[in-house]
Amino acid sequence: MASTATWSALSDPHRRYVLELLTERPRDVGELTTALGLSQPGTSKHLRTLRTAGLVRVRVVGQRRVYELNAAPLAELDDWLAPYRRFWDRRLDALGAHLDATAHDPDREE
Amino acid sequence: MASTATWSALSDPHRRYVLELLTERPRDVGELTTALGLSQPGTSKHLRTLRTAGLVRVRVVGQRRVYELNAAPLAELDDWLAPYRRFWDRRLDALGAHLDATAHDPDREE
DNA sequence: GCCGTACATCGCCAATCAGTTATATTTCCC
DNA sequence: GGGAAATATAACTGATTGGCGATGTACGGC
Repeated sequence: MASTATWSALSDPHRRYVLELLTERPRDVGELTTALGLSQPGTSKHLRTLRTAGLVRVRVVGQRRVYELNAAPLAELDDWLAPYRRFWDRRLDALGAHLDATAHDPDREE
Repeated sequence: MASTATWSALSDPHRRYVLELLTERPRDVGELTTALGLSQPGTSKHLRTLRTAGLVRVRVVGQRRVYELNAAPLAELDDWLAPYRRFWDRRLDALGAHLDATAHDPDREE
């Protein structure tokens, strides 16, 4: 479900940090640039990637561009995770079973 | 929470496909190679990446290596998503509110 | 109208990456 | 023990990526 654009956008720590910052409030490019500690063009490049992936939206306010979070693509990522959830649930189940059965199932190994 | 290794491992479609295949059952390298349509070394390289990220585990069975899913790192990714869930929940709320309020709140725009 | 500010885009470079073929290593089978 | 099968690693290559400084563009204030 989740597009490759979403995945590769999220593969970079700086871009994940931008999203994290945008959960608090929308911010303009200047703010994000100082927060990231990158050059302004570097920041703009990351923002372009995030924009293309649909993870952020821009509002033009005078000469500033205010970026805000658009979490919708993350919902697809959440969907993608669905088939895997049973595995860590099962792991918890297995742990419980293991604790119950330790004494009389000596062949079991982890 | 989720490490960069996890994110970058998942950024590749072939590797995500491997994980998908391993939800059904463990598979050896030969199976995965034909499924991916890559060369055997290419497949091995992806498997190495997944191994390093802790997303798969290997069992040595004779001359074959049977790979199985280890979903634990995906749980961290699930945790990472947590702070964002309220945004698409809120979006649903906003939609509901919009439907309720359409007639008497004409300034609203999406 | 002009200048400064805010941002995007461009052109460049070094590093990483995904793919390949060739080779080494281990195990199974005869 | 010798050969074939399964897999990993090595060495290479072209494409992509993340960073930068330089430049272009649009808006606000004077």
